Amino acid sequence: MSYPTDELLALASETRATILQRLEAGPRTVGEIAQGLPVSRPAISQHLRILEQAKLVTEEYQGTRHIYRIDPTGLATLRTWLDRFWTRSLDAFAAEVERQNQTPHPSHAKQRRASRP
Amino acid sequence: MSYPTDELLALASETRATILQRLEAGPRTVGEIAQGLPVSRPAISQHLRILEQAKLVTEEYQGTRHIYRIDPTGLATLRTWLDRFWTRSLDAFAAEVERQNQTPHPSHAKQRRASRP
DNA sequence: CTTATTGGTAAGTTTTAACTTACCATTGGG
DNA sequence: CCCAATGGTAAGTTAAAACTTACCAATAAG
Repeated sequence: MSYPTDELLALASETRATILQRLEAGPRTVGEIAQGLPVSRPAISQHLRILEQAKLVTEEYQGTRHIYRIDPTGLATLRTWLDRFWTRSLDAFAAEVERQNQTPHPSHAKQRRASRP
Repeated sequence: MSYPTDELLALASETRATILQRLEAGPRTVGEIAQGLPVSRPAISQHLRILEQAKLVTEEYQGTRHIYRIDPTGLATLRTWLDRFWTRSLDAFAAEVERQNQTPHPSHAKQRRASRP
């Protein structure tokens, strides 16, 4: 699977996190979402576009209102990718522990750059 | 749980994705990681700092070499959060489907702004 | 038809992230 | 001690994201 750039980028924003949080309570119009947030409504529209492209929300038109709701699709993509990444990482981690056990460990410290006058 | 901003931001970068991909094959020094990548070594150092702060990699000092490896901690944080978010979203989604079934649906279209002359 | 409501888009600005060059600290080896 | 190797940090630049104001299109309601 390719790297889920769109989904990760969409989620890596406090403002969009807040938007999603509001949508967890149910479908909302743009005005309702923007209500009380510290950014302008056009900004919200732009964030919604990004969330929509990442398939994290869907848009429905009811007359002049645009209703947004959470779309599980993007989350599913992310979950699948994260699970695979998780598995591969744990494998790599375990393999390294294995390698470590076959050689005497050199005992590490972690400090540096304490330049004294 | 608080929103995993650090982890998401750290992962939402092609360059850092490449770095992690290299580390999946096992521990690497900074030089090895930077080898062949289209950005300078200092840039890699900066990316590694971000990955480290997100607990996605660990750093170990062996003399003048700095060895980096994947750290499952950040991934675990992300997994936990994503699972909860997933559950809540599915719940919200299901609740909405339920609500939808109790009222006659108004049949939606999705197109707009096709202004003709 | 006229007017109000709702919200998308354009264009420009500001803020933040990514990257570069220059430099220096630490370690290892002669 | 001297020099090479390794890589972190500072300061500045470039590129990208986030946000603003201004404007307009579509629908609803009178």
